[in-house]
Amino acid sequence: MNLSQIELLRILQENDFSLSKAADKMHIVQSAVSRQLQLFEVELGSPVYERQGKRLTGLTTLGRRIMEEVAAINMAKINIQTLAADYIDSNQGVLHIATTHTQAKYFLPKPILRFREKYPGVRIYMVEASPEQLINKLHSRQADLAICTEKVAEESDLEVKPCYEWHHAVVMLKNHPLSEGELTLERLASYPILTYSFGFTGRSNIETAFKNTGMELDIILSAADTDVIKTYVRLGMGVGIIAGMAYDPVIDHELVARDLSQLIPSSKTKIAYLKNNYLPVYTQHFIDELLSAAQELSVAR
Amino acid sequence: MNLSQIELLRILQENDFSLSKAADKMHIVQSAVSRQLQLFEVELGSPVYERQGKRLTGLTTLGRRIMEEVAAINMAKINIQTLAADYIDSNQGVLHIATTHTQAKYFLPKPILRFREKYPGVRIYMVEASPEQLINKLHSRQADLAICTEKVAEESDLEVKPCYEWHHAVVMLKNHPLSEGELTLERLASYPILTYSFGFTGRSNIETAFKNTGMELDIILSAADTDVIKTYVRLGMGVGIIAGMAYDPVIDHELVARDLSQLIPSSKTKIAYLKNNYLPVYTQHFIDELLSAAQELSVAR
DNA sequence: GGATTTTACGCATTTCGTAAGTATT
DNA sequence: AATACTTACGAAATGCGTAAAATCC
Repeated sequence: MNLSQIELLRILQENDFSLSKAADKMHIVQSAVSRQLQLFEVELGSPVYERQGKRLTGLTTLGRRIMEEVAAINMAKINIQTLAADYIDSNQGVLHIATTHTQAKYFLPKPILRFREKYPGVRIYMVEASPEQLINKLHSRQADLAICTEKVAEESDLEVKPCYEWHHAVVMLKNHPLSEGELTLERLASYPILTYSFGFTGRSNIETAFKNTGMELDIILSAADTDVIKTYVRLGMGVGIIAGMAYDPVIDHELVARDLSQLIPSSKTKIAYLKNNYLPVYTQHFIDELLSAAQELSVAR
Repeated sequence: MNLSQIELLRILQENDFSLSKAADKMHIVQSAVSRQLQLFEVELGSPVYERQGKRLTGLTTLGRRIMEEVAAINMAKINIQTLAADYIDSNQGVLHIATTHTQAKYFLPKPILRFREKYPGVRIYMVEASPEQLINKLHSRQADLAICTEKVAEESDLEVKPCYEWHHAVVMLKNHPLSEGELTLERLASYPILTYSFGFTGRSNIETAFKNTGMELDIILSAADTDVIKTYVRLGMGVGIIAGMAYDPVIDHELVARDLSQLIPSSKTKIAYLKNNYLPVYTQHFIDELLSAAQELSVAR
């Protein structure tokens, strides 16, 4: 058994069990990969992959269990490398942040600017995706940190830190009838609604708020992106339910916002990363920046 | 980086950082070991070991942190091998049990006999040691399971299962004055005591019982071994405080025992093994045998 | 028949062993 | 002086690449 065989198992996993694709990824010829897999299985004394004739079709029961250990080895291997790089120069490196549009635009700017001041040598990659994809990106190590509100439940292999709590707001044109008078779920439900797509930015909390009342929301437009929602609200299509921090009285001067904290349960944005994954000091510092920015938000309110 | 380099780090750890000893253990020449370590450190870009001249004297800060990852890799590697062996034939293998004399003699016989009936192909190694040493044996993988009462606190890398609860008893010669009348800590403390050594078989609970009273026990003999205690009690040296299950009315017909459950807090015997360590099915079965034997004990009482 | 995996064999690279050199106690 | 580690170089082992055969779809 050696580390390249372990690496091979990992790469096969990510490439439909294709030996030829794995060979490409590993920059060696396919026959070499075939040979190494045989050697590994012979050494273990039992097949790791199901086969139909010569082709690999999936993992055996044993194989599935072995993949957990492969993941552990891979994690530890990367940790050793990261640890050493961090020890040599903790000011340089790469930080992959996976997050949703709302966080990227309305929460991250301040902590990211502060972070860059302290760590100008760290290259930041920010990738936007759906909450579901964010988790995948953590697992496939395409991202170091995920910052989002939905989905990051108590997955056993994720470390989840609560970051900040926020409320939804309703936004509408200035002369809209909903801008005056008492705000109730009933009145809200009587207008066409524009809000986030399923699985995005606290949408689940909007659902729960209305599920209990028996009323149905007339959601005429769902988007992952707050700006899209605001754009169509400006066009008079209806009222928008967006994250409170996404309303800016200056930029959004055509619109008015009203807080929905009494009507819709609060949402919690979290920071998630892989358990057992060593984070370089700059990444730990970035998390601190996020938490202190979150602190400021809650004080300001 | 490769697995034999990782193995080397682990072996160095266990051999006072001596390259020559490590070479012996790995069945290669010392110069090869020297070069592999250099290659590894060059690849990382930073030294893993502190040196005085040419000699290794210890780990660097980086090295200490790396050893955690080395342990993880080693664990996963062994798990893969165990997993495969278990998958091929789950009836064969080796089981290393580390425990104290009292458990080995008075608790384990029944579960071990039952286990052997079901798994005659499993070779059992039983090693007796002090509770402190048991933990070491788990860490150094000289033992798969540790069964004992003291010490196995909440160490972060140990999985600890409560097994059974028991009480101490006082044993003495048949005509001894303490065999009649009310049993109190005061009366007990007025006689010379024979009991377990520090750190053995619930000794800590005996301490706590008397610590609160302010009285001092006159312990004239401490032994790790119940049989030693009973032997000297038979010779009339004093009264023995032993584990309740270690008194057998037939074998110990010269002695009488009186329960101390009202005077000394109960003790809990636990089963411990390394976290993240894959246990073959027969080992899992052995744990089940232990737990059901424990169950029977508590029902009998 | 095109794509994929296996097998065979020569070549390149890696790793080891021997032996000599250097440092440490 | 003895022990422990490093360096140099040739030898063995390991792993890769090419090419051809076998198998799958």
